[in-house]
Amino acid sequence: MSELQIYNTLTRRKEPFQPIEPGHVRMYVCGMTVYDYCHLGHARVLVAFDVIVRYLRAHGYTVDYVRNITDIDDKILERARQNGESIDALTERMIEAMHEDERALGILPPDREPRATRHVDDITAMIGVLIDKGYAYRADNGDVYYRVRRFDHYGRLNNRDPDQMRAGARVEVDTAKEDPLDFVLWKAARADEPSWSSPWGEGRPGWHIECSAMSTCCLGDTFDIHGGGPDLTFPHHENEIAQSEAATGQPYVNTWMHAGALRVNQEKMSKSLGNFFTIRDVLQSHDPEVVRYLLVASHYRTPINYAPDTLDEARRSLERFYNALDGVESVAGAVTGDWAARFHAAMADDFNTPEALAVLFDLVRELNRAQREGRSAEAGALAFELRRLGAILGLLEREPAEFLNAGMADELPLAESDINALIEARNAARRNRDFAEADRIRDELAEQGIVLKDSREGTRWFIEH
RNA sequence: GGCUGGAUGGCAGAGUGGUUAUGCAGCGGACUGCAACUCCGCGAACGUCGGUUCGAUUCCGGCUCCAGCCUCCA
Repeated sequence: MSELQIYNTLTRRKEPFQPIEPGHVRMYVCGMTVYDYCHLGHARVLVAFDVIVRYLRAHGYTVDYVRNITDIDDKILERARQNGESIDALTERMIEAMHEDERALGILPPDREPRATRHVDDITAMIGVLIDKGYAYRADNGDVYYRVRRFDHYGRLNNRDPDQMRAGARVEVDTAKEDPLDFVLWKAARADEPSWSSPWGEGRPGWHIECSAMSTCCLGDTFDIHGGGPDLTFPHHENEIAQSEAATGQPYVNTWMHAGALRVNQEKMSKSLGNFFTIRDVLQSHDPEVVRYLLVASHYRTPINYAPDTLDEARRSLERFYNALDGVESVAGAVTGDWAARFHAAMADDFNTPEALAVLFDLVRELNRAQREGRSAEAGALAFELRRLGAILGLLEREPAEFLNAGMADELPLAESDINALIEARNAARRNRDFAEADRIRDELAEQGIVLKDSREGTRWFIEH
C-alpha cells in the first residue's frame, strides 16, 4: 500500500505519516459548542474527518478517535437564558440533534466523545500545574489567566510573532490581565451561573483549556493527529499547544490538520455572519448522501462554495454511480484493473478524495461496459469493488433503487399500483405496436415526474429529481 | 498592517516541467419503435507581467484579484 502523506499545518507541507505507536493512531478533533443546530460548515468538518478516520482504518491502522463536546460556555448560558430553558435541557437537546444530523450524513461516531462538564477535575488539575510552573496566575477579578509571554514557542503554529500581534486592536482588553495577549483558563463565577469549586474559587473553565485537558487525558501527553475547523488555528489551537506543552513538558501533537471553509457567496458560512444553512434545513429538500457527496467531491483543505445548484449537480454525479450499480448483483470476484491500488494511491496522498472519485468513475465506465456486453460475472465483481471502495468514503452503501427514488415517497402523485397498471397498459400497447398510445401513457407519467426505463428484464420507473 | 492559502475549459474540481484528470452541461454517432439508462467519439483551460529552461499551466519573482486568521466561530 502507498505510503501515507499528510499535510501538517505546523510545517506547512506534506509529510510521511508515522504514528508514535506503530499501527495505532491517536487522534483528537475539536467538536461542537452545543448551543444551536449544526450548519453545513460543521458538516464539512465532520465529514472531512470522518473520511480521514475511515481511510486510516482502511489503510490498516487502529484509530482511537476522540471528539469533544463543549457543553459549558458563554453562548450556551446566553442562549439558555433567552430560551428560558435550563442549560442541561439546551445542551442535551442540541447534542441529540447533532447526533441525528451525523447519522443522516453517514458520519461514524467517534470512539470517545468527552464533555467539558464531565472533566472539570482534569481541567482544574491542569490549571493547577500551570500556576505552579509559573505559566498562569490568578488575577484580581478572580479569573485565572495564561501568561502567554512565558511560553517560548507561542505563535509557532500560526507563524506569528507575539510582539507583532495587535491584541486588543478590535476588542477591548480586559484590564485584569498582565498582558493583553493573556487568555483565560478559569472564569470566576457570577451569581446566576453554574459553577464548580476550585482552589481559585467558584467558577467555570475557559474554552481552550478543556481541549488540552481532555485530549491529553484521553490520548496521552503526546499524540498523533489533532484536527479541527479552519478558524481554530488561532487562537484556539495555538493556546492548546501553549497550555499542554507548558503543563506536561512534552511535545503536544505531531500532525495538525485543518479542514477548509464552507462558503456562501464567497464568504465563510458562520454563525456570526448569519449566512448559514443548518444541516436539517438542507436535508428537508436534499438527500443526505448528495450532501455528503458534495463535501467529499472537493479536497478536504479546499474551500467549498455552497450553492443549491452545486447540490443538484452532485445528485446527477451520484446518479451515475447508482445507475451503474442498479440491476447488477455485487459479488466478490476477480477483477481486472488496478482500481483499488489507484484508489489507495489517491487517498494516501493527503486524502485526495476528488482523485479517488475519478478512479471510481473510471471503474464505473468499465462496469457499464461489462454489463452492456453481457459479461455479468465481471460486472458483479466490479460492482462489488465499487461498493467496497465507495464505503471508504462513506458512499454507495444503499440499494440503487432506494437512492434513485429516495426522499420523494410521500410526494408520490399516484399510488404504486396505479403506476404499475399504467406501465402494464403501455407495454400492452407496445406489444401491439401502438406506439402513439404507449408514448401517451409515458408522457402522462412523465408529467407526474415519473420516468420509465425499459430493459430486457422489463420496465422500471423512477422519480425524477 | 502581519500571517496563511487560492486564481484551471460553460460549471464543479484534481493534477502535471514536454503526452486524456474526472463529473455535470453541450455536440456527433451507436443502442432503443421513440425515449430513459448505457456505450463510442468531439470541442473546450490553466489570472497577469517578467525570469529560469530546449520546453512552464506546472519552478522563481513582481502585479492584480479572491478567501481565511489576527475577536466568539467548524
